[in-house]
Amino acid sequence: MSAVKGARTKRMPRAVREQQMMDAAVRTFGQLGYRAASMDEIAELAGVSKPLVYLYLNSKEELFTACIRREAQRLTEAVQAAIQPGLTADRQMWAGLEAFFRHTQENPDGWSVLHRQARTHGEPFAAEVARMREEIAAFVTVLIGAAARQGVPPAPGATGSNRSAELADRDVEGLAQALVGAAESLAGWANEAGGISAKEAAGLLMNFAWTGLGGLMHGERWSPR
Amino acid sequence: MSAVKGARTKRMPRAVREQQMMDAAVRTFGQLGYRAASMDEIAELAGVSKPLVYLYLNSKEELFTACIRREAQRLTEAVQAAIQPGLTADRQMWAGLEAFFRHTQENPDGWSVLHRQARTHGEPFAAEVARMREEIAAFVTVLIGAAARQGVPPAPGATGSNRSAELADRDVEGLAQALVGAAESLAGWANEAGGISAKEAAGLLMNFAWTGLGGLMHGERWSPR
Amino acid sequence: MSAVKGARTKRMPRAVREQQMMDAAVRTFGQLGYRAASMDEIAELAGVSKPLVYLYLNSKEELFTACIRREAQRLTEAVQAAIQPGLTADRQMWAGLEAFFRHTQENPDGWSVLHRQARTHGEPFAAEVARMREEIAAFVTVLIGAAARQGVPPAPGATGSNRSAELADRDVEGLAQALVGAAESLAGWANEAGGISAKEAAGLLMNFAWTGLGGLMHGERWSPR
Amino acid sequence: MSAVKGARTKRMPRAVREQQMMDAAVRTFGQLGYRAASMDEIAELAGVSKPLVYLYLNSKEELFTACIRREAQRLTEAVQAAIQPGLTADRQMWAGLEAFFRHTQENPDGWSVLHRQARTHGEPFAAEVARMREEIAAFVTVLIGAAARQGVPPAPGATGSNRSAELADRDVEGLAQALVGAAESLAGWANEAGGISAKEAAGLLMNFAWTGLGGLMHGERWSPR
DNA sequence: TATGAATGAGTGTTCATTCAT
DNA sequence: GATGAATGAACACTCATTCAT
Repeated sequence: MSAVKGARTKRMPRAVREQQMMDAAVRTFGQLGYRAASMDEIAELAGVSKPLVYLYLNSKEELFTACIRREAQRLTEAVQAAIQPGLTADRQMWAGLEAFFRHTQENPDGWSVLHRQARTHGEPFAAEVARMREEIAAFVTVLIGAAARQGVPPAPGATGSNRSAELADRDVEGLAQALVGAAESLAGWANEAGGISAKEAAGLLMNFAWTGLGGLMHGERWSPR
Repeated sequence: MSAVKGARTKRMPRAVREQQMMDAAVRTFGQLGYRAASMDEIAELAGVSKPLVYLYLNSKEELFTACIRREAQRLTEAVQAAIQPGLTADRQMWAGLEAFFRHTQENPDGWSVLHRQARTHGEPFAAEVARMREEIAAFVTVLIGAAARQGVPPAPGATGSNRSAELADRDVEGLAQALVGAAESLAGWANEAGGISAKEAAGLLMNFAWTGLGGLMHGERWSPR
Repeated sequence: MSAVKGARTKRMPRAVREQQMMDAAVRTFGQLGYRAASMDEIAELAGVSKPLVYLYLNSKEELFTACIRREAQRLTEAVQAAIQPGLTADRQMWAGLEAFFRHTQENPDGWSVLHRQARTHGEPFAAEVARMREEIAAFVTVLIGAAARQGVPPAPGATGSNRSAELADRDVEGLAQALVGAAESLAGWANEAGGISAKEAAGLLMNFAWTGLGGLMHGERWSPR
Repeated sequence: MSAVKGARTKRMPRAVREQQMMDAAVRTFGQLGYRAASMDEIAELAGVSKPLVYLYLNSKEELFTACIRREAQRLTEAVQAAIQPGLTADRQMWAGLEAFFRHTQENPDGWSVLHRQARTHGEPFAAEVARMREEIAAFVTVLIGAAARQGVPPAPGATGSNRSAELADRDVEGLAQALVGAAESLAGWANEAGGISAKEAAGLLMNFAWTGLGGLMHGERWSPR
């Protein structure tokens, strides 16, 4: 971020250089994709010679994996840091979404690495992201459950019973999947074309999904009769 | 699909050969990605010599673009064919979703090309997919509007007015984006890990989104406070 | 041999080009060694672009193996062609040795590939040469046996019995090994420093070894004491 | 030999460090070959940092040369130490061979460096080994001469005259070459495949060569006719 | 209509070697 | 006496693309 193009600064401790390299790598991978990104380019952007990149990070694959891991951790940390345990479920979810949209907006290349590149280039990488996704999905699942117990939007004249209706595990998984997908899609759109703020995106998604989730918890179902 | 490996059949009319090549290309691009797929591989899978591929399709980029266009058209056609004009808005949306999930399930490589590969490899290709996405989003927007007029899930004690509330264009776009994202994510999950049918996926998504959409139309809003 | 440096002749049938490449490879490997030889160099010497070398011969390793095989076959063929079945054992051996020395003299690079390079660079290659060596050693063993039956240099007052004495298999192997080693060493010396003809080398080796072999067959032994 | 892997012991006198490095180098060169051995590997095996290797031994080439020299000296010393001046020529030769086979068996990496690697990698190195070879060959030549004067295996009914026949210098050189080659070949075989002891190998070679040599000294000749 | 023959330009990776401390 | 940090130059290998037939 500081040096747009390799201003070959000399003699840095290893840890620092490694971060510089990964910054350059995330940027390059994020914008060009795994295959199109060349180690030459990354090295130059990092202001280092190529052998040094290999000395520290061993191979393109390992470098990519390291990027994925770092960005995944940063993202989950950002989301989790935003959630304050004392709040109601809906407030928690909103806070999490807002942090998610904010973080992806501020780190578009990291987000591209996670969302687009990693999932596009074979098992080993996809698995790395899948872990993060599951972590988040699990968390969302918990929120949904909590919401149900706290009494979610009652939807007064609802056809279902008032007690939290049973939702098959599979369905919950699917819902989390849908929610995360919606958020991801929205993130991409908000950052590129939409030009809306993280807060707006979070509100939009809450409006879109929260009521439906609540309804489901109370046993409402849509069915093509 | 017919010939697993290039059974060099001779002298075919151009149109047929072209389709064979694109079949091979979609399969290869879908499974390996744009950069990892090699023209050699595609030509061999198509049962043709490489120069012929170039003769008909000019370059790797054009070939990829052609694949995207073909698959995008097939997908939108499948979705639109499923929608019968006479039905209510919710039935129409359900039918569209069902067709979407079915088609992506039956054409995983084509779906991979559209969803993963095309969007991962630079503007020219992403634009091609964006067109399709907009087409669908526009269509969804119309449905939402129609739903509002037909009186969507009234949510009886709703806080909003009964008249269809104004939704900013930007918001509608965002909603469509979220819906499509949710559907895409669900499609990936359904095909790979989830193992659920197209009908189930469509139902799940309707449950998830339809109430919320309806609520929005009637002016309900979730807001953090 | 014709073109000292890549006179890029155009459009040759594959078989011809392959031989050209292998000629260049044998020369380069023979003079520089496996590791020091670069594919660029080989390609240039062959008057071809590097990708073509890979297209036809797949990898440096396979190219090297192909060279070894070709040169091994040529050498054994040369030796075997020289041996006329009707002759006595000693004449046969002499003829074989003479052919061996002649061939190695005329193909120093091929000989270097077989004798030096192949055995120096790891199992897969050494095994290839070992096959040839065993073929020749087996052949030599047969000759020794035949010699014994035909009555080899009687060594008139020999201390051993007149019947062909038993030689343990292990010993015969060892003898063949020694003979082949002597021949190889002599070949190197004759070609480089010695400047003696193939005929002379063959005579020298017969003088050196034949009597001893004969003695052994009749049970003579040297023992320290 | 003491430390299998660089147990970075600190602050050693230069001479000791140098020997450690050369031990590591001989091992690495012997097993991997000159080109395949990397300075990194050698430094690590020696338990030293790479710059130190350069400080003491200047370059890969010089390091290799130093290894060759050291191993060559050790080998010739071992051989010469085994020979007791008072003995008959044949006993001397046997003792020398035995020492040769024993030493190579006990120092396979050093032997590999001398026999395989040095001769395979260009003039500068080969010359170093050639010197050792010549030293030994010269010594063998002397032995052969001595044997002639002492009256070697008379081969009682020999066709040649009883006086030591004239052998052209060139021939003697060639014979020594053959003998050394046979010994070398036998050494490789004995160590790897044959699994025979140094004593056995020496005996085998004496049986193989000594009679022939003796015959030659008395003017016996094999000639093709 | 269709292909065997051929290549320029680039990729990831490694290695011997040197500073600065 | 000893090392962590760094690189220029090369190497094996691949790919999209074209030419001549």
